[in-house]
Amino acid sequence: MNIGDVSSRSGLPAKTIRYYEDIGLIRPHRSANGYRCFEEKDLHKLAFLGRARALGFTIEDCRTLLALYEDDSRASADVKQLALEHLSKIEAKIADLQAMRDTLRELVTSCAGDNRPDCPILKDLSGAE
Amino acid sequence: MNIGDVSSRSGLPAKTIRYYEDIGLIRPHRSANGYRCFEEKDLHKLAFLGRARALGFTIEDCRTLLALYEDDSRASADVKQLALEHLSKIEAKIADLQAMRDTLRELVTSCAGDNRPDCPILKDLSGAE
DNA sequence: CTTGACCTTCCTCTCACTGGAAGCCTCATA
DNA sequence: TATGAGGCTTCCAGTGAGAGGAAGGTCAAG
Repeated sequence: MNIGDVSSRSGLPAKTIRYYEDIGLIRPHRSANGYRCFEEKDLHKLAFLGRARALGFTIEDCRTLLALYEDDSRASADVKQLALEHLSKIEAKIADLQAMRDTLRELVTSCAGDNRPDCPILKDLSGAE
Repeated sequence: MNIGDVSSRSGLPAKTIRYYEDIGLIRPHRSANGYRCFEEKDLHKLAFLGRARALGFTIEDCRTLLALYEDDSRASADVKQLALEHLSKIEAKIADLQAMRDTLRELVTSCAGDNRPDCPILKDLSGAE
């Protein structure tokens, strides 16, 4: 398989696949003409990476997850711990964003949104009490 | 005021303040010795920027907000629109993160987290159906 | 005179790609 | 056989919003 094939089959852009090779996540062979030559195993890895990234795992997490995946003597506790840490980061981010959202909603609601210059949003940003 | 003073009074790191000057958000004067020399007005702007950034507005949004703030003939509708667009981006991000969180929670819950290698998290990432 | 706390500029690094340029390779068609 | 399109290669630069650090100037106190 050439890169275009794995790209469409994995859903990852070719650029991303080259990048993953660059940073050592995959190691496709090369054909005589210099083209990358992917096997099913590579495609499988790429799909794995795509799903892990879609769950928000960092590249370094993905590297660890792949290593665990390929280690038959892994302990599921290690995977779970990684996932739990990631989960708590996500939950923290959600909380941050929700706080922003709540403040913004209030501000937006209180702003008339007309032709006049008076604006509670700007007033709040400028430090009114 | 030197940069250390505005830094502690605005809560922004000196690095950030220099960066904001670099990209043209503020234009402090210079003393004879080459030090940046901030007035109350600059401090006010920095505090404004700090609050806008804390609400998640991008730097370019902040630039626009500052311009609106300083424009006495602004229409509050322009501010409101900017805030609404930002709000919907935040809401979209929250939704994305919540979807990740829900999936991760399920996976984490179903994983024994013991010494054995069997792991539903890896199984899911590897594309099991 | 020295010490330590500030301040300056400049350069590099982050993260996970994305875009683009310049140049091969391959295949189908005229 | 020439040509053109499309796919592949490498390499370089840019993204956002700063953070980290080196090398060196400045200032007040002891």
